[in-house]
Amino acid sequence: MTVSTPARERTRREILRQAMDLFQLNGYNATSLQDIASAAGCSKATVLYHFSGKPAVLAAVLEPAAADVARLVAAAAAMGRSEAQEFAIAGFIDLAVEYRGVTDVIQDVIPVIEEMPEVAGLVTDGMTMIGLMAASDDPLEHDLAKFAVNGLLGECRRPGERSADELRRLCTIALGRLLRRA
Amino acid sequence: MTVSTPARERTRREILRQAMDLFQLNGYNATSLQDIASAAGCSKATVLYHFSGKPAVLAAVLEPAAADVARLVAAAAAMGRSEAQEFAIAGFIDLAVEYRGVTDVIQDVIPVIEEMPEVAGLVTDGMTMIGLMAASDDPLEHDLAKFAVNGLLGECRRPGERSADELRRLCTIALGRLLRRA
DNA sequence: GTCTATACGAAGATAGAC
DNA sequence: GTCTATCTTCGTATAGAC
Repeated sequence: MTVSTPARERTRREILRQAMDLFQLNGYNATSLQDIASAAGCSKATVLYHFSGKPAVLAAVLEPAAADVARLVAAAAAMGRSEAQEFAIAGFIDLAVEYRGVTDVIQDVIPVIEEMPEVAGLVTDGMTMIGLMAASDDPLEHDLAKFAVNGLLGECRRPGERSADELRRLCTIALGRLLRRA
Repeated sequence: MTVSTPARERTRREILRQAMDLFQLNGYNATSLQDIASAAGCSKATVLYHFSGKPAVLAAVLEPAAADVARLVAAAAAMGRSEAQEFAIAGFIDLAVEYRGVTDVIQDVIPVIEEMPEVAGLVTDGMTMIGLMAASDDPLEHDLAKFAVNGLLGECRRPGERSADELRRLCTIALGRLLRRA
């Protein structure tokens, strides 16, 4: 930032920064509030002052990505079928790559994501994206879109090992092969 | 079994049966030894009499699948490149579908799989399979094979929602689109 | 706003009786 | 072999001082 940051916001940001890194490195389940507090240079109690609990920390970490996905879904809703498909595929790849750290984190949470009302919106939007990316209403094409999304999520694991451009190129080719045969 | 089962083996089997179901339903991380013991109708101490710890329970759950994957890798090692590719793809789909409950469980463990020496063999064999399934030595094709495996793993989530035949058909089509373009 | 101290529960694991 | 009882550690969360 160009102007000086209030101390309270600085702590909050630092907690989110470190939580993000730890979630990515060790997974959400394996990261404790103590881990986050230590990394952020504050106490557990401070973390719980800024966030109501561990799920709230996760929701805050996911929030920027969730907001962008929601925007993408809203934009695609105004388009016709085939225009929306192209738009959804390109946009989904862009977001998954841009937020590939977040994409990595999400996968550790999938088994318990139903019990997390904090991220329900992101889940719903993800399902909508799959429907948009499918080449037709054929259930097979819908399943292939799901397959593509799962593959894409998997490629975002350990994001440090591959450049954003390499990742984008790979995903573009893979989704092209899987989804453009309607 | 046709002959009567010794009581000690019956308990052990029941623990594994229930552990498998719980791992599938709620994930490995979210399943406690107490959950397993209660479901199996015994105490935590009994679970720990039969298995040295929770990772050992997981390893025993994965063992039959791991053994079959190892056999598949060994068989493919004796083949030429393109024959091995076809064989690996078909065999991998068969095993992933046959053991789709196990496939589901594995995904919850991936973030911490490096710290589990008990399942190291399965991980290594999985990597080998990816190499075999790639259409060429081009790194892109290798990455596409990884993409395919990730997609396939994802499709094995919530195995109850789809028949084995549907799953096999879907995976065959998806891997065909992704991998046969060398 | 941030801390220390603490409550409370659940987890994995062990000891020893039966 | 299986149990009850217990230990230890760690998790989330709260209370109250500064």
